[in-house]
Amino acid sequence: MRYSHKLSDAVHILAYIEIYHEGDLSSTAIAQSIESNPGLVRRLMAALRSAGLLATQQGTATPTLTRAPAAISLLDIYRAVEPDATLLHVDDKTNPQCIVGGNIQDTLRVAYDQVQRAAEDQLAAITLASLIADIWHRQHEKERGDA
Amino acid sequence: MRYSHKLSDAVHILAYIEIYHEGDLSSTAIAQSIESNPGLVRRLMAALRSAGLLATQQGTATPTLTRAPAAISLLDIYRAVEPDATLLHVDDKTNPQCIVGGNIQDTLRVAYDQVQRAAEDQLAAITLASLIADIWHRQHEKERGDA
DNA sequence: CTTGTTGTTACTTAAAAAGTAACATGATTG
DNA sequence: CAATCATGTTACTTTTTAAGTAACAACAAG
Repeated sequence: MRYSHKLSDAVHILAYIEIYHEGDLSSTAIAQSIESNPGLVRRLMAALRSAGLLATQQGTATPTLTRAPAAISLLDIYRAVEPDATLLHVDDKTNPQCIVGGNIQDTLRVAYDQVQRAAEDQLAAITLASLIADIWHRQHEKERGDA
Repeated sequence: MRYSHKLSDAVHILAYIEIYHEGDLSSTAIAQSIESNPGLVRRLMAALRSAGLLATQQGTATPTLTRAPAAISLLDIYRAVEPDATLLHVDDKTNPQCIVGGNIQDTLRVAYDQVQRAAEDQLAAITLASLIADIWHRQHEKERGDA
């Protein structure tokens, strides 16, 4: 609610579809896992579909990934669901008559682009496959701990 | 939520104080350069002061940097003005009964931390001095172009 | 045909940032 | 000292974006 959880929820959806691919993949079932509502799930799935990451069929709860999880990066998902994919934002209303106000926008844009690139490089290095593997790893550790 | 310009405005303030250190450094003058209002400027200056980056004296418009611009990084400023300095946010309301919902929070936290570190390394590599130099550079190019 | 699901859109609510205003406190100057 | 101006601080309003909610058409399957 406060900050955007769209990336987190989108990863959740994709991981859910992979892990429960034999089970109920309805937006209602996924929404229960996210503790959210089916409308939000369907909206995120629409964004993932537009980005070419997900295939769906209207009327049936049969979503499938279009690529192997190892070929889907966090950056792919991030760009799919965040319309404004920039992490830092320049104040685009500064006084052009002032030495600072007249130049700082371009100055900061270059600086922020460098930060953005560093973050995106890291996002690109993390695959959905590695996230799913980590989820399984944590799950197995829990089950071992319970025994 | 609106996008935050606090980092951009805070850099603006510090650059302004350096570049116009002989001129009018009142919050009103700075606010005109940002095309904002004195209250916002004073609030950001309070955050910069709390972070030890800025020294001010109540009643007088005489703010000064506590360190050389080369010793102040974008990361320093970012942490000073952004109370929640995290760029990506985990959805902390997921169903613990589900394999995905019960583990994805920790999984994503690790992944997001890696992205955060990459971004912060880049923020730390950019100094206020280099930003000010770039502002001057652009200003001089403009003046050359006008002649 | 009936039921259930997706796809889509409109609307409402919530949260964070920016804008605004007011005022106490401190400094400066005539 | 009094007037003026600046900062420091706080409360409140407005704006913006995401999440929550609801409704319904289109499609699939029994």
